[in-house]
Amino acid sequence: MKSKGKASKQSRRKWSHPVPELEPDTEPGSSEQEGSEASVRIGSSWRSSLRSSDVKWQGASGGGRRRRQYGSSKERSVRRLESNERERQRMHKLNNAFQALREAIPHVKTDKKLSKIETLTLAKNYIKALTTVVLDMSGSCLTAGAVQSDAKLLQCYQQHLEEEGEEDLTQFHLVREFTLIF
DNA sequence: TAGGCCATCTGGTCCT
DNA sequence: AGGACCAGATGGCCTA
Repeated sequence: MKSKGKASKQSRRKWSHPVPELEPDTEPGSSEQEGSEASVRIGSSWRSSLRSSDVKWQGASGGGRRRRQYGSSKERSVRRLESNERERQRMHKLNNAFQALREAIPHVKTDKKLSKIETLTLAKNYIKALTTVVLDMSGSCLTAGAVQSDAKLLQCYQQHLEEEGEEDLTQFHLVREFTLIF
């Protein structure tokens, strides 16, 4: 096992540390950065494309400081913490999905777990290989050169499995395909 | 030490 | 209106 695991994860910056400083002056168009509506500060970055129709702003009219309405400072802090928590949960779900994907795709087992980009790349190759296998096996019911819908493909694949009544053939082809691809 | 990978924060935008 | 989604920034950990 690699050491880059729980220990390091737990030592990461904890989200439970004090309520983040929500300095009003760091909001879009604030004085900290001379942000215009076309150049807006987000967190520590800048992003363009503000749609003024979607955002309620208050403050000086006709240019000057404008501030989004979020209620009191305490209310903003609570909202931010709630959003952070939701975002963490969302990312955790995403990571769980990545883990499930890692376990679903065959790859050379190593101590090092697949990175996200590796996982996606392997998954893409896996799908390609499976598609090839299905097309190979479906030769009897697919006309060569014809454009087949996914539904048709699946139907033929299922039909094939029912007729053959075995999965060993699939496994065999899979192994063969991956031997070729990787 | 540089670079890769990752978790988290953040605020704009989209969607219901 | 509020939650989900997205992407940039930041900083920590690990490896070569």
